[in-house]
Amino acid sequence: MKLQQGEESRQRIINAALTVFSSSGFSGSSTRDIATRAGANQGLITYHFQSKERLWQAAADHIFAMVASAMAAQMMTINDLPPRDKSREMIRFYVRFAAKHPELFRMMVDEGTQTDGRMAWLVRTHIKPLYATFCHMTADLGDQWSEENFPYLFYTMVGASSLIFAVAPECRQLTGIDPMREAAVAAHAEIVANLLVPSLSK
Amino acid sequence: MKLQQGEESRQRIINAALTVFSSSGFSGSSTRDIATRAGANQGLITYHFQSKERLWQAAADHIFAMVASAMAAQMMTINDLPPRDKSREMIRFYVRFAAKHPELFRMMVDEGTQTDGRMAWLVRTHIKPLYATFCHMTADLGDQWSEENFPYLFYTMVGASSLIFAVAPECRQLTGIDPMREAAVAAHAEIVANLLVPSLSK
DNA sequence: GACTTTCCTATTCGTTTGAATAAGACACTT
DNA sequence: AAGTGTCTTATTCAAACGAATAGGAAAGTC
Repeated sequence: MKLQQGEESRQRIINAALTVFSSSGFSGSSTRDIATRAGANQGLITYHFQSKERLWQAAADHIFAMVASAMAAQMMTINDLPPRDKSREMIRFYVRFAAKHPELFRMMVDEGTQTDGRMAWLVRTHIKPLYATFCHMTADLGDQWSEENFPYLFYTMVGASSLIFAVAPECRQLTGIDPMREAAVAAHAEIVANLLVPSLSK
Repeated sequence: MKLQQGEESRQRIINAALTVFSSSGFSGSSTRDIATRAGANQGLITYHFQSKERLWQAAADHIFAMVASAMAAQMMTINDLPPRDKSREMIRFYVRFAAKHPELFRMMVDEGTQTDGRMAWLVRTHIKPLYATFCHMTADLGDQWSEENFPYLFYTMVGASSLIFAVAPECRQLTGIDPMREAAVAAHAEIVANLLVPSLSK
């Protein structure tokens, strides 16, 4: 016996919402479109989520829960590497996650541009912990990785890692290569990791 | 005597459109809002630009014309530096431009996510020349700067340079620092330039 | 000073939007 | 099998949207 029969619909709607929100932004997305893609009626969104904004929050919760759990798992496996290798592995991991879930970056950019209720909620609830982990991971790396540079380094890493996947259609049209291919993801991860954490001290 | 009296209104509308489009995306922006901010009537947009899409194109033309002319001017002044210094200067320049005009990056991300008529137009008309210049500038740098890596390096540089300014409100809320301050812009430019073009060969 | 072109405003139309509502279908307990 | 709470659909509403329209004001021409 299934305890919650509506839970499956809820999940289908959240997944559809993540896709639509991340490719059209909050205002550009319609709840009708989301419902159609989820194979559901528009009224069902009101029933499960009350409002478009709450649905958006649920979608954000979903994607940030994925990144948090994936990061935690990854940190287990690289815990005893030397700091420099650990950071490099972590950057490779982040690039791969950005490739698999470009929605994360898209939602951050879409919301980060305005001082909005949604933006404040997103920072407070999800981005702040992520940033804290980043700062904790990259301490004591030498070079430019000093504490006062963390803000710049954080956005440098996120932007360098994610942009090519977030605008994958554009990249295909511009360069002819498909950044989502496994070989491309690996190449990008290698480049970003090497640039951000050089192998030898300068 | 002024030859075109409507030209001033046109410019005011384009500037307002750039602000609104880049902070709310295409779908999230309303022509009424743009008109109000430009101190104009909504019908005036139809008169000067026929449609919302044409207005968006005019706004894109405007910002990409600015980046093209600024880049051309910058290249004059650094033409006889050695390749490595030239590239580093060019990256510093790009970071400063991204800080002054975060609209550029926002429009690229907003459109690059879908295979859209606007995206194809943007790539064909504006991004392709920009990418060509980038490839031409960064040839023969050694290290990872090989031709097959250009696609990855391009998006790495653009993302690393621009994100912090594009999501400036979020950055303030997250880190407490204002990335638009001159000192912050300089710091970010330094970091990105050093990471992307290390001073010594490894 | 009448005429013409350019610029701008006011009003309107058909669509689409998020949300509320009421009623129906389903699963489950008793 | 009747009843109860959960889930889903169908319908409706006011608001906001892009765009078209018609008409008026201003500027330039003859």
